[in-house]
Amino acid sequence: MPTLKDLSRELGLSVTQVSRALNGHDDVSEATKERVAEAAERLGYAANISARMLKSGRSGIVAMVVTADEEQEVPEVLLAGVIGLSAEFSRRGMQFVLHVMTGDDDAVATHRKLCGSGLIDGFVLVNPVPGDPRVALLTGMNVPFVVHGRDTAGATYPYFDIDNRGLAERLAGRLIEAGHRRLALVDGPAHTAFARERHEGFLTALSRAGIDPSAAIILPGAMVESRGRAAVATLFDGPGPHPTGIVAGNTMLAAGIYAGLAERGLSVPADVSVVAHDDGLQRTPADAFIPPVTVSRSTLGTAWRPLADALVGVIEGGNAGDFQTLERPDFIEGGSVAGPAGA
Amino acid sequence: MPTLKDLSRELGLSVTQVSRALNGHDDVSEATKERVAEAAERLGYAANISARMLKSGRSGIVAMVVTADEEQEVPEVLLAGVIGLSAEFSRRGMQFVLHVMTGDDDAVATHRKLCGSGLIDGFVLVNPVPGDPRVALLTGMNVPFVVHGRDTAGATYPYFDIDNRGLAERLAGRLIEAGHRRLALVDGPAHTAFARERHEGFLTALSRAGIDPSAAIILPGAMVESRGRAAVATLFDGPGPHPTGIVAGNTMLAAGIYAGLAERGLSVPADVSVVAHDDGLQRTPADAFIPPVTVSRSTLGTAWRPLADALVGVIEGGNAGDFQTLERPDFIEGGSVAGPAGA
DNA sequence: TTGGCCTTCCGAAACGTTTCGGAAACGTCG
DNA sequence: CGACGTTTCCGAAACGTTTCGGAAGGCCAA
Repeated sequence: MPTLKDLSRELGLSVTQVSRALNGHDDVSEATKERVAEAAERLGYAANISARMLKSGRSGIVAMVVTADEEQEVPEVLLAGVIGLSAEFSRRGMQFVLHVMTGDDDAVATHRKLCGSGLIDGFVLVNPVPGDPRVALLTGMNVPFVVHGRDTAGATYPYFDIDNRGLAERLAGRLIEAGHRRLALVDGPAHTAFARERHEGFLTALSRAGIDPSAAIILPGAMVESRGRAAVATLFDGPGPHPTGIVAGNTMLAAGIYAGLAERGLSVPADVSVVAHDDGLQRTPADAFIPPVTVSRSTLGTAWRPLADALVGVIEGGNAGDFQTLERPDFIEGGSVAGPAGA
Repeated sequence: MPTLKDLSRELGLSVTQVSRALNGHDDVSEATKERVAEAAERLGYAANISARMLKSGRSGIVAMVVTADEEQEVPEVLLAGVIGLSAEFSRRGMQFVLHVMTGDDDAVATHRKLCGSGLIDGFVLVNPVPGDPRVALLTGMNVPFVVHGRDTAGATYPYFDIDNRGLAERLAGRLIEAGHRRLALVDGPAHTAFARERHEGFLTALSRAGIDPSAAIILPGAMVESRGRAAVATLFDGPGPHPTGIVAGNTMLAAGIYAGLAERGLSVPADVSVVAHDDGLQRTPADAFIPPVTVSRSTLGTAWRPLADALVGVIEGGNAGDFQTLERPDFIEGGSVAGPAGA
């Protein structure tokens, strides 16, 4: 509760000099700096954040905005992010704030309002969509931000992303090199940037192998187990020809696909081969599958530190281009791929 | 980015009057209030929080502190709380901050540090333990706080809790009135206040029925499905006599117990009766059980509003005693209780 | 007219910090 | 001896808000 004024009275110095001593300016003698530091410690002085912020414009608070509905279906993912980011920022003496939007207001308005309060030094953006309006807003307002993912491959802002295009190409390629020609991609919502990237990588693998892309089936949607099961119904309950290889967007989808295939008496990999991307987080690890599913893996948990580094860097005036990380997933062979049944 | 000064220039009013209009003071005409509100909306005005705080001592920010490890095992519960509280506070124009503690520092030090910066108006405490040190700290520093739960039945601070003692007594009583004499309680961690309360209520029901409490088995621990299954192993795999009725602390535990019983060829309720408390949140609703499990239910989601009301009330100088809510759960009969097998 | 009471408004001070511009004190050099 | 540089310090202004005390103007009663 003591203020700079209390300290200056105690020390017989001016408020100015005490402030400069505490902030390590160079026109304060070493002796004075030590005296001030000692007194501050003794009296339990802590700078009043709001006063500092009012003058200097920095609060030491960064925020992430999510919608209540959207996030609740896969709570682990959001929570892992909140925990990871919170820990990273508090390690740097900063505060990480999660702001949950209430029903009726939109993301742009919410960000604008939070910026206006002057409280937030920067933002973490998640789930970017192509041409994301939040990116435009924050860029326009010149407010620092960092994105988990990218809204487009040519992003000029700081981000941490994985090579979605490459991993989809590689997963599809793995099936193709095993001899499969009829493939399906079961992945995330069509409007998200990462699903689009994967979609394109998937198609690239097909066209490189000379496979007609129109023969491939793309099923975008929520990335939960029940939809994996539903996808199997879509793929196999109609008239043939049915796909012989499936690329799943994460291991939850893969689990649903395994279950759906089992219900129909189809076995992996004898009847259908399955590969997936593994974000290393879900309750369903790739090697718990029977047989273990072949995956590309990049652990979600590695993202938080570079994201925090990037945001801090930009807040301190760094160059956006210096904080772009693109991670290439590991490829881990399981036992879920074999040649197509008819071969 | 516009300030009060900008607004006042735009409107031809004084800064004073604009401030008072926005804050709803009563010496501003209705017409002026409307004009000011319209202009604020139009220019995208948002009060600078640090300036407000510097003057008024209030930041409009409340915080909740959790540990990274402890909370990750049941992410839905924490996330539901964060989302619920966040929505409630932002509806009141306040910010809700989740602070995740990093490995090595303890809860008391963390709260103290957050208080010292002057940034936090008040705290939400969760998972209280008997004689909770956070309560002592915040009471001593005279910092407003509100507790989800209570650390003891005679709590004098603001809280929202459910009648844990009563619901345990009622659940056990339901089994006893069906004729059961050998009961088990499978509930939360022994150090938590709520589990202690339930434990005592459970014993009360027993002793009222003249049952020797030492014949009852209490299994405290994590409230997840796998432990429900493990509890069944503990209860039934040894030599008899085995319990004929089980009280489960939540529906996740009950699900594990159902599964464990099924594995052993024991059926509910023919061989073993099961009752549970239902917090209305889990992925496993009581009526999805076969047979539906008899529960006491109080939905977790109803807590956030009274908690937010209470914290705001206390911050604004209200009386702690006016913000104590004790909710009595509903009792919902299912099909999981019958007479004991031998009767 | 005077005095008083509303209603509605405003100027100025204050919150605690940072920072700009300058000013003492002191030594050095022409 | 005076001019000048360094080092170390300080006063005062500013950030944007809230609030205290007061002041216009209108109205009514005496």
